[in-house]
Amino acid sequence: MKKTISKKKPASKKIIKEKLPIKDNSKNFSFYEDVWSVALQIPKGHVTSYGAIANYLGTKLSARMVGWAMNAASHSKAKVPAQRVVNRNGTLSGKMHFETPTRMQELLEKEGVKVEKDKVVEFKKIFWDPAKELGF
DNA sequence: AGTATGACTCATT
DNA sequence: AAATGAGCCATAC
Repeated sequence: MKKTISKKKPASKKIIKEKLPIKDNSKNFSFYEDVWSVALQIPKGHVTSYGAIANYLGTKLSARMVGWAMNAASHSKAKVPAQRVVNRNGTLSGKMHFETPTRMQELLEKEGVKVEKDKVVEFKKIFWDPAKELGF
């Protein structure tokens, strides 16, 4: 994947990449792309949280940016499985940003993830921590 | 260049 | 246990 960001892409003024284990990627990848890269690696049927991704990127205190990146991803051509990214509670906090509020849940259930009342069932069980799984 | 906002999270009340 | 404040940092205006 190569800069699908099109015209306006954030100039990486921040050097969070230094902390990234995946420097080869970070070299030319922006913060968003870093987030997407992680999101794309989430195994099917598993989910992770904004904070986990943020933590992996070294900015765990700013999980907001991850969500922001997801928002940008939706607008981008990159197909990021944003449905696999939920908040720390396992709640589909971002469902309202999908095409339809129910789309996120449907996508998850289609992948074998049970969702109930906007929350991932057994969230802890299928939780996928990038910092852990990717060998931080 | 300063202010406001957000698909978050944590600590305190 | 629910509500509130604060921290975080990139974007938009």
